[in-house]
Amino acid sequence: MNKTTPAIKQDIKVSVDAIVFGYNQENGISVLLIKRKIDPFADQWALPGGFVHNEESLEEAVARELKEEAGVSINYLEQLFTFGKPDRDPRTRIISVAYFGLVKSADFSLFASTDASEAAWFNIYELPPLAFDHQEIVGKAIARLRAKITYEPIGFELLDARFVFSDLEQLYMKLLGHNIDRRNFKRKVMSLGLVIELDEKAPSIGAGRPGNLYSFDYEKYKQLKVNGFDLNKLL
Amino acid sequence: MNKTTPAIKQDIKVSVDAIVFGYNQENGISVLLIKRKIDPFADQWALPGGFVHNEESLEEAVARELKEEAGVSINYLEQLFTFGKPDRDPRTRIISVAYFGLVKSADFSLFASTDASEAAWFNIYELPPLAFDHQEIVGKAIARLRAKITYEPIGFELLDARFVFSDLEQLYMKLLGHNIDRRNFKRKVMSLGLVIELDEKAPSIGAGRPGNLYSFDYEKYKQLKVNGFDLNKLL
DNA sequence: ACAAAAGTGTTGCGGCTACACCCATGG
DNA sequence: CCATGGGTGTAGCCGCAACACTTTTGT
Repeated sequence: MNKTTPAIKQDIKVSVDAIVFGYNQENGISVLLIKRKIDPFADQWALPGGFVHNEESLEEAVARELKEEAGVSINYLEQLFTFGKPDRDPRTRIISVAYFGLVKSADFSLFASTDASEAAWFNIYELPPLAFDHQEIVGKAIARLRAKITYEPIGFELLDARFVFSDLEQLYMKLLGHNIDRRNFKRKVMSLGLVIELDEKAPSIGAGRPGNLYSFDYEKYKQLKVNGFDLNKLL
Repeated sequence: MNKTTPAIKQDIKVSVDAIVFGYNQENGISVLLIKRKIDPFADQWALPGGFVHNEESLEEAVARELKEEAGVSINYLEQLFTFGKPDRDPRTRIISVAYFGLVKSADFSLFASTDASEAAWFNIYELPPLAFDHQEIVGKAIARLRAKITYEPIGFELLDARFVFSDLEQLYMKLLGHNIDRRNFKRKVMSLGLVIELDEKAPSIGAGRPGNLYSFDYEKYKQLKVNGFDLNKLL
């Protein structure tokens, strides 16, 4: 915002990019990418995104692009960072507002099985070369995810509405890259009061005792958020 | 970033805004504001900022505007958030990338005493009405400052190169809004190893024993940052 | 000598880590 | 009946919060 109008005409375009994470047991933590069809970087993988329309908000733009390009609908979205180096796009100056999104495991699994050929999920530890500065953007998003999961219950956004405790455990371990004690982890999570135990058992697959099903308590989460709460490090 | 060029022409401008905090004993924690000269919101207080030039990075734009509008040079700067609601500016669509900056106490005090009439510092607890959505932006910046001070040593960026321990203490108390134990606070801060005690005493003002001077160890900070370090909550 | 501010040390409680045992299911 | 994974309990250590005394200066 300025007090004077700029002397020279501004020639900058605004786009949004989405870094969407999904998770399931087989594929681990994954990012949604699309294959570019035109130059520059034709046939390379890139983040879904596109130019912001004149009348829509940034969040609307992200949601629209995700639907158009990948048919995905998101259940958690927050702004990540704005990338604005003058030469980040070889064509012209483009400033991109990057958003960080999460999809439920059910949606992710559904989509992962189809081969829409244009869009695909990649495990965060096995990413292909990316167009533009998208490598850097994804790196920042992963760092955010890793940090955020230790102080906000976003892990639940990646699971199904009803989940087995070991799923949550594994998600944390895969993301943080080290083992965590099963029992201490459960005690900590339960002590937050955000997870409720259901009166239902998971179907048993193979050996071992079937676990209970749990679900995330959104109501309680909202309450706690208002009063301001500190999650202890979940390690 | 999109695979297709947008059908309709994009008509959005990009600006940067700066939320710069300063601190000294008398005035407390303050924000730098400028008085607008033209409509809309003529004669109202607003954040320093302005349109991004075609060839400069976002950070360069912030630095330039701060120099032009207030003659201030910053010693810490990070991106805060991007505000992009379609109607946040009554004239036309403007997306603003907000930056969060800190100035040293010495620079702040120097500037606070002059009355440049255009730019002025306001205590964060006594802000005037602000133009546009700048109230919201400042709110977000204060929240960030308050949160960040508990896990990163940005408090030092607001003090002089050499400072008395009670200054740091008071800064924290003023920002967090509650008392903290002098002795525990000092022990925690010193245990981080980021503060070194100098062989110099502060001049004594009025009653009481004069304190030692301390300084922030940037070298050690960089080292720790590389290895990844967790600051305990400083309460 | 007294007030005011800075420096330093100690103790006790709570929370976290590390660990072991029991339970339910499939093969 | 054995392997595999889920559920629960406990002891000991460490860290942090709460707190008191001494030191140095001005008046």
